[in-house]
Amino acid sequence: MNKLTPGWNRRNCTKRADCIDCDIRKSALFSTLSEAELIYLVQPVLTFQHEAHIRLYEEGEAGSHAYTVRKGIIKLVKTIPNGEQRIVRLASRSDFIGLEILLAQPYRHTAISITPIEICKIPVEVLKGLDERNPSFSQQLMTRWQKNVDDAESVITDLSTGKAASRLAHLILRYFSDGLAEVWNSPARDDIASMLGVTTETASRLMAEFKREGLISEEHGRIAIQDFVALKSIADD
Amino acid sequence: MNKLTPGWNRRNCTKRADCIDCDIRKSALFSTLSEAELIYLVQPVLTFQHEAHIRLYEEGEAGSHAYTVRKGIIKLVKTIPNGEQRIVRLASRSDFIGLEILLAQPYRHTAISITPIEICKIPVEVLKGLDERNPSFSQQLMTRWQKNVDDAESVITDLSTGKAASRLAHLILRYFSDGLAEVWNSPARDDIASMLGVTTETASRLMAEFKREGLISEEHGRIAIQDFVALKSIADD
DNA sequence: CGCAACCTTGAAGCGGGTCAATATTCGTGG
DNA sequence: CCACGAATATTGACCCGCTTCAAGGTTGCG
Repeated sequence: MNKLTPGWNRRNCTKRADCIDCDIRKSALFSTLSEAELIYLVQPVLTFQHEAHIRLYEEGEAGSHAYTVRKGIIKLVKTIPNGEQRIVRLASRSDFIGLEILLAQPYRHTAISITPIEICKIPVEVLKGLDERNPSFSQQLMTRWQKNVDDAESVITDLSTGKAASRLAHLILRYFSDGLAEVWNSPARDDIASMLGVTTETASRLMAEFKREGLISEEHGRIAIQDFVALKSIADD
Repeated sequence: MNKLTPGWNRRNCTKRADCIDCDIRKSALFSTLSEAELIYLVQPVLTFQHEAHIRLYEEGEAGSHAYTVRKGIIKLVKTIPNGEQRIVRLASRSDFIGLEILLAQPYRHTAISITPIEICKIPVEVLKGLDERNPSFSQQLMTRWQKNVDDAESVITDLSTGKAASRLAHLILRYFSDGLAEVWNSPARDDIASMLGVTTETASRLMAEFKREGLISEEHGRIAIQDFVALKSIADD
C-alpha cells in the first residue's frame, strides 16, 4: 500500500459530510453555526477515511484545505535541520488541523495518520466565508488558535523538560485524560521517542520498565494504565 | 526596589498613549486601524515604563488587560509541577502579550521584564470593541495568534531538541535575527538556562566556551556575534 | 513458514546534572 | 573614588542518565 499519497477518491470518500447530524458538532469548530449556515457549509465538505501512515499534507506546502478529525490520531511533525523529526502535536477526535491556511500561509507541519482515520476536508474558501459572515465563528477560530498555543506550550513544559521517565509519564497521562483513548492504542516506539525528544531505545526501555513495574500494561499494542497515582508522581518529578 | 508589584502610577505612566503617531504602529496589532478607530482606542490606553524584574501579571490570574511591548524584553514563564520554571517565550518590540484574556481565559504565563521596558496597557473591552466592528482587526488577531503558535513550536524544535550547545546557538541566532538587539543585552545565565531547559551551570559553561572559541564576545553584559557561520553550523548539529 | 519490521536488551562512552569552591560584577555607602 | 558585600558567573570533580552501536527477540503479514 502506498504510504505517501492519500487517495482522495471514491474508495476513501464515504460521503458528503453530514454536518447537521454530525456527532462531534458540539465540540467541533462549527459548534456555533446555525442550520442554515451548516447547509452552506455542507456543500463542498467531504468526509474521508484513510488507513494509518498516510500523509495528509507536507510542511511548507501551500495548501487549500483544513481538516476536522472525526476518528483516529494524526501526528503533526516538524523536520529539524539535522534531519531528525519532532512531533509537535497529536490531533484526535474533534481537533481541527491546518488552521494556518486561513492566513494564506503554508502548512507548518507534515500531517501523518498513526491510526486509521476519518476526517472532513474543508476548503479554505468555506472557512473564509463563514469567518466573514459570522462573528461567533471567528470567536471559535480564536479559541482553536489559543488551544494550539496551549498544546504547543504544554509540549514544552511537559514533554520537553525534565527526565525522560517524567516526560513519558506526562505523555501517557495526557493521552488518557485527553480522552484520546479509553485504552490507548499505542503509537510506535519511535513516535513516542519523537514526541519526547529522546531516542527510540530510551522510549522502548522506559516503556518496558513501566510495564515491569506495573504502572501500565500492554496487550496487542493497547496500553492501559495500572497505577495512575504512581504515574502522576513520576510525571511531577 | 520592590520587584513584585509594578507601580501603575504617575511615575511610571509617562502619558496617554499616542497611538496615531506611534512609531511601531505599522508593525503592531493596530496596524490596520483607521485614524477614527485609533481615536476610539487612544482614550483608555496608557503607556507605562518599568525597570527590569517587574512582574506584569501572573499565570492563572483572571486579567483584564493585554500589552503591546514598545521597548525592552519580557519573559513569559510557566511553572512546572516540581517547582522549576520554564521560559516559553520572549516578547519584545511590537509584540503583543496577554491575548488570551480576549477569550475570557486566565493568563497562561507569568510575565516578567528582564530589561527596562516601555509598554502600552490595553483594556480587554477595547480589544473586544475593535474585534466586533472591524474585520481586518480580527484578521490581525489571528495573525498574532498564529505567531504565538509558531513561536511556541520553534521553542520545541530549536530550543528543546538536540544537544545543549546546538540549542544555545539557536537562541543566540534567534535573538539577533529577530532584531531583539543589534548588540544583545544578555539575559542572566539562569534565564538562558530556563529557555533551553538546562541548568544554570551548563548555560554558563557553554557561554564561556562560546566566548573562548571566539564565536561570541561579551562586554558589560552585551553579547555580539563574532562567528555567525560557526554558530549556524553548531545550531544545525 | 519465513521474512521484515519492530521491540527489547546489553555494554560502553559521553553529556549534562549535581554539589561545591572560587571569581567576577555590580550596587551601595563610606 | 574606593571598599565592601551580595548577587551572579565561572570552573572543577564526580556521577547518573541518555545515546550509541550492536545483538538478539517478537510480532505480524504474505
